Amino acid sequence: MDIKQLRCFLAVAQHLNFGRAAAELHMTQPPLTRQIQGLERALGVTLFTRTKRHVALTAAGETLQQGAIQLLDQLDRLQQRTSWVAEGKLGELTIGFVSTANQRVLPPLLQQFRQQHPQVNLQLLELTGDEQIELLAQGEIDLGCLFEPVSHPLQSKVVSRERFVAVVPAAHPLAGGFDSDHAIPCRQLLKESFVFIPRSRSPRLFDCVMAYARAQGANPKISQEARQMQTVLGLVAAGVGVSIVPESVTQLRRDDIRYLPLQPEPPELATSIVWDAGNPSPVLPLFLQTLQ
Amino acid sequence: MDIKQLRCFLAVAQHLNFGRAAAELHMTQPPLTRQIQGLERALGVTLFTRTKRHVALTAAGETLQQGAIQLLDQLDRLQQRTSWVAEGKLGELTIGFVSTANQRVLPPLLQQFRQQHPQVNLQLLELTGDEQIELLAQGEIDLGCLFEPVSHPLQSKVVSRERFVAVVPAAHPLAGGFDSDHAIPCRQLLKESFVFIPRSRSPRLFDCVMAYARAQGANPKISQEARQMQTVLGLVAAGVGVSIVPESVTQLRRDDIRYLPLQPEPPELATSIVWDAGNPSPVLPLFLQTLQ
DNA sequence: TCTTATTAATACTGAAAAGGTATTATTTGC
DNA sequence: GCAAATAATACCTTTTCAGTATTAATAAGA
Repeated sequence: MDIKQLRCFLAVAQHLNFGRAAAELHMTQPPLTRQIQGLERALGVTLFTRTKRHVALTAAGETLQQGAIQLLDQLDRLQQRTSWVAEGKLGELTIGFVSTANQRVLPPLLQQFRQQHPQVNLQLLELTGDEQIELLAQGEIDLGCLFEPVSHPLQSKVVSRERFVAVVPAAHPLAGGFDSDHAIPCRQLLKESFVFIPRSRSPRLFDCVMAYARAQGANPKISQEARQMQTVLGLVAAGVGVSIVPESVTQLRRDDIRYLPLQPEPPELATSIVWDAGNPSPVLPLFLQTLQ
Repeated sequence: MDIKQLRCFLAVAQHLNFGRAAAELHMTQPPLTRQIQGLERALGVTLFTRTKRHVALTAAGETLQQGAIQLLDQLDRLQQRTSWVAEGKLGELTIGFVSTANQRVLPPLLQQFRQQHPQVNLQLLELTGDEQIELLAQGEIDLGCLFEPVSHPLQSKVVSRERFVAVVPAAHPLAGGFDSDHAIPCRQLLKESFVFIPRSRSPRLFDCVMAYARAQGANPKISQEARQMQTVLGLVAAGVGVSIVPESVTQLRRDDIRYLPLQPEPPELATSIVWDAGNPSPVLPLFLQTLQ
C-alpha cells in the first residue's frame, strides 16, 4: 500500500468516475485504473463495483475512504510539524539563569521571544553560573544567563551592563536623609560589617565585589552569608550589616533599606547569554536572532 | 512523501546505522541512503546528522519518528478494518421484523449471529411485512422477518412453521378446567365475538386465519381490532371476545387467558427470513450462512 | 431496434525510478 | 600508521509507471 494509491483512490471515490478523477490527478485514465487495481490487489479487497458504465463504492471502499482521508490529513500535519521543528518554530528551549538575572535582564527577552515564537516551550531553571556552564557542556540546557567572564569555549553575548550600589538599613547614619542619594565612599561603607552571598554560590559576583573593595584598601568583614539576594536584603534591613549589590537588585524595593551610589565608580558587572556553538537545537538560532 | 520512505526512515532512526537498517529492510545500503535523501528533499528538512562514522537524529527527525510510528500504525489498522468490512466481520446489518417473530423465532438467530460476529452492529426495526418488503427493495434494510408467502422477487428461507391456537378468557366456558387442553372446535369458537389485528397491519396473518375460519363455515364477527398482539390478549382477557393467534404467541403467558388447540387442524403459518439477492452488503452472506 | 456517446479495461511502448555492485572517502580504534 | 567500519557516489540493470491507441460494453436517443 502506498500514499499515491490512496490519493488515486480518494479521487475516484469522490468523483465515482475514472476519467474525471484522472483529470484531477493530472494523469490519464489507464494508469489510474492500474493504481486502483494495484491497491485492491494489495488489500485483497474489492473497493469499487464497476460496470462499464457506473462506478460505486463497496462497503469496504467506504471504510477505506473515511480512513484514508484521516490518514492523509495526519500525514499533512506531520509534515508541517516536522518542518516547524526543523525551523525552530515549534520546540523546546531550556534556559538556565542566575536568580539576579530574573529581575531586569531576562523578562523582556523572554517576553519578546514568546511573542515571536509562541509554539516554543520555554523551560526555565534557576541555577548558579557554574551549574549552567556544566549543563551547557552536557547539552542539558540550551542557554545560560550569568555574569561574565566566561572561561569555557562557549559563545556568549553581553545583554546587560550595570554598576554596583550600596545597601544600608534605612535608619543607618550613612543613609542620610530620606531622599538623599549622594554617593557613599566605599571605604567608609566597608567599615561596617558586611553581608554577602557565599563565594561558592556566585564566585564571579563575589570576586568582582571583593576586587573592588580591596582596590579601595578595604577588607570587608563578612558577618553573615545568605544564598538568596532577597535574604541579603532582609539581613541588611535587620541591621546585621551593609552590602554591595548589582543595580538591578534595586528592583526589589523595601522601605527598611536604602540603595545608594558608591564612590569611587564601582566596576561594571556584565550579564551574558551563553550558549554552546555546537548545540544542534533549531530553536537556538531563533533566540539568538531576537538578541540580534 | 511516501510510505516506503517512511519505513526506510524508521529503520534508520531505530538502528542509527544505514547498513543494518538496510539489512532489516532486505535491501542494500546505497538505495536506502537514496531513499532517506529523497525524504529529506521532499520535506526540505535534515533528518539525520551524519558523519562518515555516526548517524544521529535531529530534532525534526525525532518529531518525524514519533509521527511516522503513529501513522504506520494507523495505516495497519485501516488496512485491517477494510479487510474486515469486506469480509463482513465488521459492519452493520439492518433487520426488519414483524413483532410476532420477536417471541420465538428471531432471538436465537440473533444470539447465534452475535456470538459468531460480535463486531457486526445489528439494527433491529419492528415493521409490518409490507413495510419490510418495501424497504428491502429500497435497500434500507438488509433482512426481513415476516410471514409467508412472499410475492416479490426476493430470496427467502422459512425459519419457523407453527400452528394457530385459540385464545379465550380463563373464565370462559370454552376454557374448560384449569388444566384442560382438549381441542376447541373452530365453529364453536367463532360463535363468540372475535378480536384481531386489522388486515391493513398484517394482511398475510389476517387472510390466513380468515381463510381457515371460512373453510369451517364460520364468518368471524370482529368486535374489536388492536394493532399489537399484546393488546389483543388484553382485550380477550377483558372479555371483549376470543381470538386465534400463532402458537408462538403463547410465550406471552397470562393467568387471565387460556391458549387451546383448535379443531380441525389449523393451517401452518410459515415465518421466513427474506432478503434481496442483489444486496451487496458483505455481512449478509455471513448471516445467511448461520441460517444454513 | 439500431446508433452513438460514454467509459472502464487492455495492449503496447518509451521513459523514469529504483535497486544492486563496485568503489570512494573518511573516521575510529588498535 | 594501518585496518575495519561506514556513508556517499558512480554506473548499470531491472522494474515500474505513465501515456497513446484500442477494445468492449453499456446506456440513452432516434
